This record gives sequence, structure tokens and C-alpha cells, in this order.
Amino acid sequence: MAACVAVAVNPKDERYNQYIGKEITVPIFGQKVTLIADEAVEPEFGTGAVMICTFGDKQDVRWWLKYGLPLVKAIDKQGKMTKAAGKYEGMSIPECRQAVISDLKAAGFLYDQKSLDQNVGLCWRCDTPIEILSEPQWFVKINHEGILKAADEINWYPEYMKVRLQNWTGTMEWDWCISRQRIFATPIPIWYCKKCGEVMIAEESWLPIDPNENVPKKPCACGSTEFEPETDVLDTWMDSSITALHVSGWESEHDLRLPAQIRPQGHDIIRTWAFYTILRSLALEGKRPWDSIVINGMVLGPDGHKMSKSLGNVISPEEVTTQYSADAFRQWGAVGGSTGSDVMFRWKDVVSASRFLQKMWSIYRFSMSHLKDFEPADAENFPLESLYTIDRWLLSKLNRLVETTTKELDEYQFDSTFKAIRGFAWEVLADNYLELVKGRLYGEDAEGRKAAQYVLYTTTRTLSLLLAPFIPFFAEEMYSRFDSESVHTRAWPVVDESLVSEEAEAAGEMIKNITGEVRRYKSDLGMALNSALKKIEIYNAKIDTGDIAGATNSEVEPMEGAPSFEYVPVEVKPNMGLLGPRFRKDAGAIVKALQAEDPAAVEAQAASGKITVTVNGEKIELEPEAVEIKKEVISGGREVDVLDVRGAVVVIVR
RNA sequence: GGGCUCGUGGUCUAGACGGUUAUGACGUCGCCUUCACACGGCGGAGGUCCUGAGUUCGAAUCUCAGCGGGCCCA
Repeated sequence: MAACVAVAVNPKDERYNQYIGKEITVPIFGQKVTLIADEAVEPEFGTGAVMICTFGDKQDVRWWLKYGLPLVKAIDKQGKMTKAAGKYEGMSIPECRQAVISDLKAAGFLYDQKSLDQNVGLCWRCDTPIEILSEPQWFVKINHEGILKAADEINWYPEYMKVRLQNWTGTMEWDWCISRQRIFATPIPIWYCKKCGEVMIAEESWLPIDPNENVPKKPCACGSTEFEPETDVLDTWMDSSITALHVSGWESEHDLRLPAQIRPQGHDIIRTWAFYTILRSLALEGKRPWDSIVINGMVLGPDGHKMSKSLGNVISPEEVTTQYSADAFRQWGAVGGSTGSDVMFRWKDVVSASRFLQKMWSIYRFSMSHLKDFEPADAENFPLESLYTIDRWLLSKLNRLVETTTKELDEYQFDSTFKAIRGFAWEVLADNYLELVKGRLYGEDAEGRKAAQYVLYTTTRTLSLLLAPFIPFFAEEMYSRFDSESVHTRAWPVVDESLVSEEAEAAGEMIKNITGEVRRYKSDLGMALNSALKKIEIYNAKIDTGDIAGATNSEVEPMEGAPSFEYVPVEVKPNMGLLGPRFRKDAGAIVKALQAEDPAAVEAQAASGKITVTVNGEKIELEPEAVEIKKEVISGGREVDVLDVRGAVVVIVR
């Protein structure tokens, strides 16, 4: 009430609208204010008359601006009432409130009293309601269009984060306040002339300068040399927004290389750090600060809430690195979630990361023990034509890995990149390739051993390069076997297209699958995995079988011609990718018709080149590719077991 | 209240150009101490893909509504 500068009513409110524009007297305090009309007033709420003061809430600020109202400071920085509060001067806010209420009652002005919810700001630490003080502040002018244009020129990862900055920029109601009333921060280099009040801004050549400890190096225009320093300091975003300029050589002896390539930051500070950096870069150099911005999520504690000291769910990085290594910790960060989403910290993830390191160490140690007699020159002169099927399979997979990880890392997809590398090292290399080539590595065949060594050499070397950004310490150790230079000074690997081969992959896949099926077969029968089978016969597969023999510890014979076993078609599986788009709403009926047919009959038709089905009395012709026919193989009379591995028939003689 | 976002086996998570066994990790159950690794290998169980409606021959995926979580709001 002490700071009341106007009263507002709704223009349609018939109780009051005849008084609009008239002066009214504020009870107790006695100042005369004008009754104004504004559509935003809700006549049903309370008395329907709203006191506007400077300032109770944000709406007061809007009205104050809109109607050009005077400013009354009723509360000082210590939270005491000022002389604008008249006889209440010096009281605390609660004391004043009580005194005003009893005075209103005594004077007969107070006729109702009830509690209601009010939207006021609270201290984020102690929940004390915030009173808005009116104090002079420094603002920086906002160039909305420039910021939006720069935001469009920047690549955002993930893309949707851009809209947060756009919305923020678009809804800003006033310029950015850059002054703060704090102790530690960059001083604002400004003085006020004691004589004429003129503002003195430090010249660039005076900087850096603290106005509280230095006087200006020239007198005021009025001749005075008596100044009051500005005691406010700059918002910390003013300091941190210099990063892009700083890293690109601004104000250094080097050429300015703005825009910088990349800004990595969290999504919680898009409206501050990203926004302010763009603003500043535009203001000082007229350029966007960076080409790309990568937004990371928040780190959540094990309880699922953002890690914060006040919540007490903080785990320090040192605690993790001393127990499980920095390499394990970095893996958690990389695979925790896709770029932009929050990452929950869980010890389990670090433990599993540390297991991968253990696995990598084991792969590395095994490989190195077999590369003692294999030198860089051996790798350079290695005749690629002497590679075995599974070697070409591995190298093709390796080069595809380089291809996909390059693409994904270019998109800042750290999680999928690392998972791809880990999957390759663990499943493809360790669990399959290494098991398949052990026969050659420990065997007598010098050429076969050399080929396996070449693959191990190439693969471990490339893997160390791929792993370098994720597990830098381990990668460095691994790479030291290949080069005297650091892995971190080496280029990212390049795809060797000549080694990428569909055919090699399909053939290798068959070897892998046959070996896997035999393993499963032994497991089902309760046999030890290294126990020998009398013989394995493989029909219908053009592959080297040597590595299968090694891995299954059994004799393997590739068989010519068709096996003398009976195939029994058991299921017709429609190819929806083909049938759906072609037949649209009839696709469902065709699928039903196909599945109602005898699978053997469908297979016979497919073999003849076309399949005919009758749907709603209409004959429809399909090509064989429209269906996949699942078959089972029956062993006809022989004392053997038969496995069907995607086309190849594997006969096992126990 | 506003903006953005997420909601997938017990827990966390990938997939999201719509196409029929939905990814991986941890946990769990069984088998295997075989010459790199038992911090391992092999095999299994476990899922109303938050709810409802719509579009479509077909939806975890697209649209709308609802419910619930997260971050930001000078």
C-alpha cells in the first residue's frame, strides 16, 4: 500500500467504471492515485479492484511500464520499510504488515480477511518469499532477429534443442540484466560523477580496472574529479560468454578464427550460456560463435534426480575413477544415453564398463602373445589373397565398423558409436573370430597362421584407434605395440572399401552359424563344448571348413551334391515388406489365404516360378520372393543328427 | 502456469524412414574351470513397447487426447 501507484478495474465492471480516470486516496498512507481500466482485471476475483504497486509481482511491472506509472521504493535492500512508508519506516516487512492490518481495522477499512494462494517467487534454498526491489540495473540490448538468424546457422545436436533458444528469444519481455549485487565477480568499470551525476565509462585502454579501487584517468566533462564507483558486478554469464571468442583467438596475436567449431554444453543453460554467447559474439564480431552446438543431458543421481549438493545425491568423479579407472567412468558417460538425454549415474554401469576393459585387456594380451613373430613389415607385405573366409568376414565387419562409427561420431552419437565398437570387439572378434582361428594360431599350417596373425594385427591396431576417444588410457597402451607415437596424435581410421564384401560376410556368417549350431547341439546333449564328434558333413555351402574343424574339435567334410534327406516344408512366412505396399487393404486376405495352403504345395508352386492363391474368388499370382518357406530336415534312416543352418545342411555323426 | 522432452522385460536403456522372432547392460535360472578372459563362455526364462481414441492392409514407431516423470522459466 505504501508503494501503491494506481488502482485498476475491468472497464466492463459496472460497480466501478463510472470512476475510471478519477483520483482516489490510498487508506492510511494518504497518497492520491488514479483509477485505471484494464481488460486483464478479473471482476470476479476479490473486490474486482486491483492495487498496483512497485512492485508486488510481474503483472505490476507490466502495468507500470504500460501506463507510465511513478516508482515508489517502500522497501530497502535490508528488507526494512523506507520513509515512503511514513510512520512504518524502519519496520521489517512482517512487522509492517501486522501494524497496517490493525490500523486498517481500527479505521474501519478492513471488512474481510481470508487466506488465498498467491504466485510469488521463493528462495530456492530456504523457500522464503521474494519481495521485488526496485533498484537501478544495467541491461544489455537484445537483438532478437540477429540471435534467431545465428541460431538457424548453427547445427544443433540434437536438432530439437534449437527451439528452446528460439522460444526463449521470442518471449523475452525486456533486455538482459547484466548487473548483480554480489561480492565475487567481474566489476562493472563505471563511475558516477558526484557533482553532475554523469556516467563515466572506462575506456578500453584502462581495462581491466576495478572502479572501487581506482579513479577514472580523466575528469568528468563538468570538470569534477570526484566520483562514486559502481559497486554492482557483472552477471557470471558475461564472463563465460567469452569462451567462443577466447578459443578462436579474439584479442590475441593470432588471427581470429571465429566461428569456433563446437560448443558442448548442458540443456539447462541454453537460455543463459548459449544465448548469451551468441548475443556477445554478434555484438562484438557480427558472427555466430560456433558452427555446431552439442547439447548433453543432465547427470542424475542414483535416485533419478539431477545431481545436486542440496539433494545430497552427489557422487564425485574421483570416487569413481579411483575405484574403477577413468576409462571405465568415461564409458559410463558415453553409453549412458543418447545425446541430449539425461544420464543416470549407476555404479552397475561403471562395473560393467570395467568388465569391458578387462575383456579388452584379455583380447589384447591373447593377440599380442600370437604376434611376437609378426612385424609391421609382415603386415605391409601380406598377400591378401591368402586370407581365409572367416578372415575376410572379420575384415569386412571391421571396415563396416569404421564406416558406421565415423558416420555416427560425425553426428555426435557417442552412445551408438561406442556400443558398436564394444559389440564388435566382444561378440565379433572375441567370441567368434578368436575361437574360430585358434586352430590355425596353435596349428602347424604356417600360411594359415600368418593370415590369422595379419587379421589380429590389423584389427587390434584399428580398434585401438577407434577406442582412443572413449578409453584413452587403455587405447594408448594398446597402440604402443604398433607405434612409438601416441594414439591420440594419430588420424581416425579410414575405410578400406576393397575389404568390404557382402560375399565374404555371408560366407563367414555361415561358418559362424554352423559353429554356433554345433555348439548349441553339444550343449543340448549335455556334451562338453570341446568334446570331439566323429564327423561333421556340410552340404550346400561353398566355404572353407578348416576353421570349423578347429572350433568344433571334430573332423569336417564338405559334401558334394544334395544330401539324401527329406525336406519337409512346415510354414509359409509371407514377406510383408513386399505384399503390404502392393496389395494395400487386400494384403491381410492374401496372407490368410497363403497360410491356409499346404506349405508343401506353396513350395512346389514357388519352385515352378509363380504362386497362385485365390482370394474372394479371384486368382492372384505372386512371385516366389513373396514368401519364405520354413523347412525341417528329417534324417532318413541314418544314425545321424541333422541341423539346418540357413540353407546349408549339417550332418553330425556322433 | 508456459516451453521442451521422456514414458520399452525386475532395474536402466537402444530402436521411432510404420512391415510381423523389439536392442543392449545389470539382475535372474541352468550348463561348462576347453590351451586370452570364471570380472569368462554357452544356453534359457522374463515384455499390456504408459492409457485411450484415430489414420493404415499393418502402429513401439504417425495424429489427437489423457495420465505420469525430467529440465528450464531472466
